[in-house]
Amino acid sequence: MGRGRVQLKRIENKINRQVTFSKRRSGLLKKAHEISVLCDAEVALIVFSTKGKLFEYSTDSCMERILERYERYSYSERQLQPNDISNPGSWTIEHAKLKARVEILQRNQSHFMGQELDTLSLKELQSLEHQLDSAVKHIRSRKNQLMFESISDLQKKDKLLQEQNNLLSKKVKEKEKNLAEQAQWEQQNDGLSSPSELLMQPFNNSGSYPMGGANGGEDDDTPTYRVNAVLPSWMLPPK
Amino acid sequence: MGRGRVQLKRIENKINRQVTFSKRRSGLLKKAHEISVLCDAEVALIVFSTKGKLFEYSTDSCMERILERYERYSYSERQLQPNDISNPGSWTIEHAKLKARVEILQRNQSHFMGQELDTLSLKELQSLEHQLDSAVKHIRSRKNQLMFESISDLQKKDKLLQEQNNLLSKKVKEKEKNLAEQAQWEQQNDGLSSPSELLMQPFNNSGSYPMGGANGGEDDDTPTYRVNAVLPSWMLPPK
DNA sequence: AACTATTTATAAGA
DNA sequence: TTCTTATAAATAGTT
Repeated sequence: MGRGRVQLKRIENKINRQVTFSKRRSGLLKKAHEISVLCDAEVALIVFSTKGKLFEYSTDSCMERILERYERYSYSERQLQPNDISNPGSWTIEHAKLKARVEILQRNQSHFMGQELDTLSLKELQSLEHQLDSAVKHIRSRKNQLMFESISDLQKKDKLLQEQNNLLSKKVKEKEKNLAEQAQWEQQNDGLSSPSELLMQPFNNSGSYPMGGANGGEDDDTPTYRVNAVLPSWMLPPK
Repeated sequence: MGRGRVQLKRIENKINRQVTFSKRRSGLLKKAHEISVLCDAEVALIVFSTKGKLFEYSTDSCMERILERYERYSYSERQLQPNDISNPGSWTIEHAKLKARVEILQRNQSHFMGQELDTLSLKELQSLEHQLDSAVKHIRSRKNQLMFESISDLQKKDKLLQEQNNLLSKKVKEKEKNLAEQAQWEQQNDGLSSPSELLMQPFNNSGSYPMGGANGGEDDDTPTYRVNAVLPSWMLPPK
């Protein structure tokens, strides 16, 4: 617009370029503002001149908020990236990225717990259902594995204890025999009977199964630890 | 520019606003590109529509680089200011916290997907299984709700179309009657039979259910409409 | 999505 | 820079 058509290429004349920049810059900012107001849109416009001077416009003057929204939006589009290797230059952007990620993860978590389903479509729900079904299968499989291991361990222990038991039993019988002899010996004086029958019971628990409290005394010692692995502290109701 | 001056205030008519947005958006992006090329400037433009859709332009398509440059620039400008309500020193701490949280959320997510179960105890697995079971229940319930709604909508539509159909059927019969009379009249001359039977079939499909194509001639004009009632547009395969 | 009457933006000149 | 002016572009309202 102006006297003569303009080619879309860098203006070589420095003065000219500077003037055009100044004019077009103000035009651009104006139009950015206009679309923002007229169409109720959120706009962020950043312009660096050749010499590195900054000009900016943002709806409601909150550039940071819009940039964060942008990061959130474009982040969710391009999945996770190796963000650690990138230059540590901008903390704010890194921060915004992390925040966006937390948000996404939290929403996912809600969905995995069957919450906030209102925004999901039929297809999304279907997919979620399948995912959870398959997860439950894995979990049950792992659970079974652990239980069998536990059972097997206990059976070994049981066997060991029984052997020990038998051994002790023998010893006891021996003692009893000795005592009997001694008693016979002493009967001549007093007439006391042997207490050996009481020692037979304590070790005799073969045949019973684990599940009731299979992993020893650990259960009562660390209850919170296990809960946190599934529900981290921030998910629990406030104290 | 255009027929009539425009006031700088939100366009209340929704359609109008949407159209204006579309036009001005392309204009804005074009101008952003032009100033970038003509004046050798670096431009980043982000626009969110009212409905939250993102449009963007950036010199050389490297938005992130420009945003980082912006952050660096504006950070150095406001160094003397209290950049947040909180002390500026705690940025790193905040960052670390966020990172930790992301890690936890990610682990949880893995667990919810039945992965990385090796570190979980029997009790944790049990709890996880219950949680997922209950989540699946919620999801199925919501899914059913959506499906029932969809079915109900379709049934209503079906009813409407059947009524329309009956009406058309009647009209056809009337026409047939007229033709029959005419034929009778003409039989005196020629002996031609009435072709009216051919008109009976097309509209006579009452009793069948919607899904198959019950809505008369509309089918060819708006086939996607019915599918969309069950599957929203974004669920359909890309065109 | 096209069309066109107008308004705007702006290139060139001062 | 700023103002002016001729002209190119953008676009509001309409079809």
